[in-house]
Amino acid sequence: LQASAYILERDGWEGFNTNRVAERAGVNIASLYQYFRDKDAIVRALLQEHAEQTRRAVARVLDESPGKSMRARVRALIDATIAAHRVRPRLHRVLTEEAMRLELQPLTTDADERIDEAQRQWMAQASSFADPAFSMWIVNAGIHAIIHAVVNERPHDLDRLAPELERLVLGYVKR
Amino acid sequence: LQASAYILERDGWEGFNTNRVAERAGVNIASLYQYFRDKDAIVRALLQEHAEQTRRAVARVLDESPGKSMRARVRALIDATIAAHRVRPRLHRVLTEEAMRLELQPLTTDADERIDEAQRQWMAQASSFADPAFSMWIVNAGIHAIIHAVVNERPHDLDRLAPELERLVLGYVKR
Amino acid sequence: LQASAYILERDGWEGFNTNRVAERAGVNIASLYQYFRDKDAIVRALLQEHAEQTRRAVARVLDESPGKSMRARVRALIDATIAAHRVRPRLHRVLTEEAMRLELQPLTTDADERIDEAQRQWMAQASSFADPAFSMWIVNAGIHAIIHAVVNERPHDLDRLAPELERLVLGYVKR
Amino acid sequence: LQASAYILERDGWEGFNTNRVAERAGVNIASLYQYFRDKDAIVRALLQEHAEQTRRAVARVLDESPGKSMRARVRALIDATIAAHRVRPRLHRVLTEEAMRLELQPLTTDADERIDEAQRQWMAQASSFADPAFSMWIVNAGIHAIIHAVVNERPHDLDRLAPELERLVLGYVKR
DNA sequence: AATGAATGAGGATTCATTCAT
DNA sequence: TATGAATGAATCCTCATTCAT
Repeated sequence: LQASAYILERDGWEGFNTNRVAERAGVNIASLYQYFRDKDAIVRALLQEHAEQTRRAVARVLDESPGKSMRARVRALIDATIAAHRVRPRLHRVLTEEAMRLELQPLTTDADERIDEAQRQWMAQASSFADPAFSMWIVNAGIHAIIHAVVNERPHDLDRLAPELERLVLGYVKR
Repeated sequence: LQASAYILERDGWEGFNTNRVAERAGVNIASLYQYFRDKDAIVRALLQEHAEQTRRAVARVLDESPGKSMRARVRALIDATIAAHRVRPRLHRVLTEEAMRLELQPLTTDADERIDEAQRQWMAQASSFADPAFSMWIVNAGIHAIIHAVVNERPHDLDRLAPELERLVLGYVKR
Repeated sequence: LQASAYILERDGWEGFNTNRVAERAGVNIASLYQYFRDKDAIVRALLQEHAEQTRRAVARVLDESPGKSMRARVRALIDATIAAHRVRPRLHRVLTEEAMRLELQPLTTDADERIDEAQRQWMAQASSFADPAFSMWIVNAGIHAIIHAVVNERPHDLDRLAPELERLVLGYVKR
Repeated sequence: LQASAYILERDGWEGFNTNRVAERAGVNIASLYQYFRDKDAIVRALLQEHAEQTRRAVARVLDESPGKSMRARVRALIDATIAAHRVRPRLHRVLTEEAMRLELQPLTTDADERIDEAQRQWMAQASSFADPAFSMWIVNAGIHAIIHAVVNERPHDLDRLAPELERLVLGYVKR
């Protein structure tokens, strides 16, 4: 998986092939196929790992801010998400794209549920939405998507993105 | 180009290869290479065409609403964009991804400039932004990205997306 | 033919293709095929032209030196040949190689005959050879081949080649 | 490599393609590419092998004739070279041409050095040359080139070539 | 559990040549 | 005499995957 992440980051999806991964990992290609049914299985594993990390990061933010204002919690969430996209941006992007291609259902887990619940509470409490769950999804998707877009197309603007996202989210939530 | 769009839509980027395109177009593969230097040239042409269409659609909306309220104009823009993504959603998505891969500069043209100008005016007039151009970019990118996400992951929710996007944009623009 | 020579010189045999020639000549590929049966026909024409030029150059030298010493005549011939290889060395080489491939018989003509005759006289007069014609062929082939080798592998040594060739030829002819 | 040599000899460079080689070798084309990076790598390997053989043959002659007269040594060298060109003349020629195309440096090795040294001694001892190394190069290149020319254009004369080459070389070396 | 070696099935691109007009 | 447009047939190379050991 380390080798896979490395190759995926360095060469993108185009340059990602099983032989390269095996070579980088220092194992025989056949060994690789003993642990992963096929190429996509590798990506799925990577995706799972990645989702897990993101989930943990978000949960941490949520846990740390039970008493704070909504504004502070939103900001903390945004900062955490941006921070997560600073580490290996290309890997991040490629994985996101492939997640789409693999039509992976969102891999919902217990942790996810807790996060969802917390967020749903925000939404419900903050303002009247036709469908809080949908609105929440939009907020999450929007934050992620905008961060991705900035990372890919205007990386140098990543530093001043947080306040804008905060304004976007708060403006949406407030009546 | 028609054949290319067809293949790209039906089979995605993975299944998009020059032989298939030529076969679908009913011409010899070599003929295809007489009009397009290489595989990417086809995608670039498609992208240009697509960008042109989008541009025209947006310009039309802008031209039609000079006297209207900002709210109406925002809504018209959102509706137009969603409508544009209804026609061939998969093609749309694949092209967007490949645009990223090809690192295509935004293909700015005169038409683009006019749109940008109009939007910049909105932003400047509507509220105080640190950098109106950046905020505008965020709004555009956000709208597009959220629409894409909905198309891909919750297509059935596309019908109720417009009001939410409107609320998101207006909330951001309003102080 | 000019275009052909140009391409052959610039791109070598590998890069020499009929489409390129036609493009360089500014005519349609089909027109090219109206004057040359096929690709090889172009090379054959070029080869003929080239042989003709060489022949003329050698004949000129021979004509100019009827009264001179053999040594002077040998030297003049060598100088002329080296000079001929200075003009378009790469074209020269490629043509020679292809002549071999096309298994072209030496294109003997009247002019050739006269040259041969003159050279045969030298040989016969200069020394006793088992087969003067063969020896003459060896001398010619040797001069050409060595010049080619120098042009290709040690071009900067071309300037000091003449005396060595002279010594080689005279040493061979003298008993 | 055997298959490659076979194809190269039978079909010349024009007819030499990786599929044919793989087919002849009885392996899958992909296997071939596991051992050779690309087409040229095959030729390079062949060339190296060939150079090695030639080197060994020449070294053997040199080793065997330490006490003999220069004339005998020259003759032995010539005979060895001609013999080397009798075995697979076409392969020989094609390889030589491609060596030129690949702009391969002369693949100098220790063995080479020893041969060079021996020859340089001959030259230096035999006669006064402006540049013994250059003269030696000329002699070698000339012998090879003339043999090639005879092989290609007058193969039946190969049998009576040795005495003429001997005369050529000795005449050149002797003052 | 590991690996050396192999391979089927593509897939992008090129080029000599033709033909209707 | 010229040309626009087409094309059959290669040709180099890649990659996911398998299998005997």
